[in-house]
Amino acid sequence: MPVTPQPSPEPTRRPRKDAERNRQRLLDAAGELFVERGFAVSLEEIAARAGLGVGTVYRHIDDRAGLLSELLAPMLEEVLTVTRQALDRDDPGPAFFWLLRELAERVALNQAMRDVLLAEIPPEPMVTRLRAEFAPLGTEALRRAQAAGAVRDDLGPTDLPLLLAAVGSIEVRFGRVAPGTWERFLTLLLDGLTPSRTTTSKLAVVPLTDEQLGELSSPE
Amino acid sequence: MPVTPQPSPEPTRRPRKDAERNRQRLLDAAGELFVERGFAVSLEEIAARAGLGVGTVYRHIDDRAGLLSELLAPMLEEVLTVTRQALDRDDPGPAFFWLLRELAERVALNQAMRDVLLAEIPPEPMVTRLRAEFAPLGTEALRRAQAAGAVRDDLGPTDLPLLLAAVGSIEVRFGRVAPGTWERFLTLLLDGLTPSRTTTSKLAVVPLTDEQLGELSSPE
DNA sequence: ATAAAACGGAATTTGTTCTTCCGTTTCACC
DNA sequence: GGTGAAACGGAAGAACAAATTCCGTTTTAT
Repeated sequence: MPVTPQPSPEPTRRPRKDAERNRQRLLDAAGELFVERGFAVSLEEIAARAGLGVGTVYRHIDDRAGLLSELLAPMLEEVLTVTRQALDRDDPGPAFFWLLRELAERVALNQAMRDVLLAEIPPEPMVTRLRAEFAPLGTEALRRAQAAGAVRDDLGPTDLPLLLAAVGSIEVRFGRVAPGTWERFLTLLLDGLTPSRTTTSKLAVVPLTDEQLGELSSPE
Repeated sequence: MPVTPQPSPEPTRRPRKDAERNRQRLLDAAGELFVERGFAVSLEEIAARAGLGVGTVYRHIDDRAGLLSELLAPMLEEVLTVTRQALDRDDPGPAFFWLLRELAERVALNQAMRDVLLAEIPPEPMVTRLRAEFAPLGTEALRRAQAAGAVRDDLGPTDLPLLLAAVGSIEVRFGRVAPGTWERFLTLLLDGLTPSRTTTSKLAVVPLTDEQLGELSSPE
């Protein structure tokens, strides 16, 4: 009997070089577009950005949903990572505000993240898992900050998605015209509108100009 | 020459009774649906709510856009009215916060208003007019509140739409599950998250429960 | 009772995106 | 540099959704 060089139990041949390269381009393009424009981008647009035809896209994925869940996992994992980092710190007050900023920034700069937060997305097990894992961590971070007297006592753990959703929505509306506005808004939110706060934060971002406000009317 | 009973220059006959009634039903239904669900509701749904066929709807309006602009005017007028009321008061600080609440409430409870604020709407001259007329009034209300020391000095007039958009977005996301959450959020926004504020406001609305948060995953 | 006006809703049009299909091109190996 | 399998491109088809039109039927006013 002739010896087969590799009697590998799985007859999985390694993919052709071009196929591998194109698969990577596809994932890169989809990732970029999801961040920029959210999960609603069409496969045609993704294919175009990747420099491929739509047919080729379907050679690499099962369907739209497959692509989505493939890219979702790493994005959501990051949320848990920063949250754990906040819990590792031993200055609960500042750690909590740092966490809020980290999360707010991700939500503000990533349309896909907003889609998840705002549920503009078909139900995904990955998302459910994130919620389940995040909840106790976020709750604990808040609890410690309150114990340290850094955060008002009547803030609840379920307010966190509220705050993040608000910050995210600001960037949806105003980001195109004045990127970074989310940060101004976040500061207002943390500080409140009334003067002579005990916190030190100055508004780091300037208000929109009237011209910018006017630009908001036009569609594209 | 025979005398015509009414030689009215415009040969406009008065409409039939049923036509007049149906026109009113149509406008009512459209108004309700716009408030509940925004301008994106289909004409079919409007017709159904009015108890009419779609064909009949087209007998009363030119097209979708015509219906929209017909209903837009009174809604926007109201914004100017409350703003002027705020300016009529002689307690600039409270007046400003009162105005914010009035506007926030309208935005929070009216999806059509949010569509206008968030520009989810084809460009309408009516909207442009509103912006132009509101801007100086809002600016003045803010300026006086700042002069009275009630509002931080670095808040700008263009922050007002920002705050309203944020409040509105909260109700979009959380309103179905926990109506009224917008008010809790508004208080946070006015107050800030840190404790021992000089303002008196307590959070009047309870936080979402975990169950409510869970419900947000499901589509309908 | 009759004719004009109005009505209902099926059918048509328009627009968009997902997905499949198949003729053409590229790659890996000889 | 030839050959077959694998991969590719993009046109065509399927699915969906909402806007608008059309025309046979019903209602109103006289």
